[in-house]
Amino acid sequence: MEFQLSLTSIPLDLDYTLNCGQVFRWSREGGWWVGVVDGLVLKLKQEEDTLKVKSSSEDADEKFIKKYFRLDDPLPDILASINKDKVMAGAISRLNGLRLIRQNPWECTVSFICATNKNINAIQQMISNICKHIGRRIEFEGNIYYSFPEPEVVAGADRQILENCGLGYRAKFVKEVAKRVVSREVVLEDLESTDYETAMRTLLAHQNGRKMLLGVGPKVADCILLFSMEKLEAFPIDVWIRRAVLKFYPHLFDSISVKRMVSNLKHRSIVPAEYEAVSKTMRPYFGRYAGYAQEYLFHYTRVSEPLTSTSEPLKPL
DNA sequence: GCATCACCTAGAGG
DNA sequence: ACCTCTAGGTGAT
Repeated sequence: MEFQLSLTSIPLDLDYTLNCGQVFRWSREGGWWVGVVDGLVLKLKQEEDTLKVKSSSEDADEKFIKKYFRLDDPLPDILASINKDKVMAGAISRLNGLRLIRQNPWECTVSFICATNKNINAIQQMISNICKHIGRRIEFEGNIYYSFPEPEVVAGADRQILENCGLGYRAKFVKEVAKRVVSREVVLEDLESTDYETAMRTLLAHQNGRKMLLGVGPKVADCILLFSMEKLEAFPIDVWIRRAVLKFYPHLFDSISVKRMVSNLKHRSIVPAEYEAVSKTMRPYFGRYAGYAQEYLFHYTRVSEPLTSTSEPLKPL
């Protein structure tokens, strides 16, 4: 399968979209972006207002691409709606064309469980290892790629195999969650049709005094909801967003909250009460597309920081 | 509720 | 060559 997609009336910046830390399965190979999505290999290249698409499967048609890259989202309207202040205006003008991606719920869930306490390079490596070890082999244009393994395969895999993929203590979480999905105690796809609050409660739910989804806290849950459950109002709060909020948006909070946030900075991660407070303030502030605001703010603060050893190379201006 | 602390591991910097 | 620290947080106490 090979075709071109005209982007003259559809703003998209492929580099920002694939490099902003929302997906972990894409890499550059000789001028092309290469990734595996839903068990098929995609090769993409953007040239001005054209998106060149090559794929290992006939299933990767125009409709598939449009769905994956959320080209149905009215990006100009969305950006206008989140453009509430100077900071966001800067992020928008710097990163215009960055789009959220519509991810597979299962893969998304595992990806962000793995993402705790890891930098983006390490996360990509872990996911790649999982696919290489227990994914399905796919040949395309003379190269070998691997699909992301189904829940059944992960649930049946030895813990040791997952640990060997570099997951460390996350191996247990991933395997436990896989079992819950296989047993259908949790049906991830169902969350798509519920509202944000309900879906969030479901992801964080307990049963018989035990957590349903080990490794899924509020931040991971927000990522799952935003990237794979159509909850564009979700606003994942990680260390970067937390720093950005404290730096650029302290005026949205009362002085006591700000004081507490500053004193909480000594902790490496955000405490639950603070997560809730920031979420409850920032989501209404940006509105129904707060998730887009989060992604622009996240990537903007990262490209603005001087490059550190642990950060991945970012597209220059 | 709310505060601490440990947690696998790879990679960078001292 | 070693040691220390940190990375898109969460679980257990």
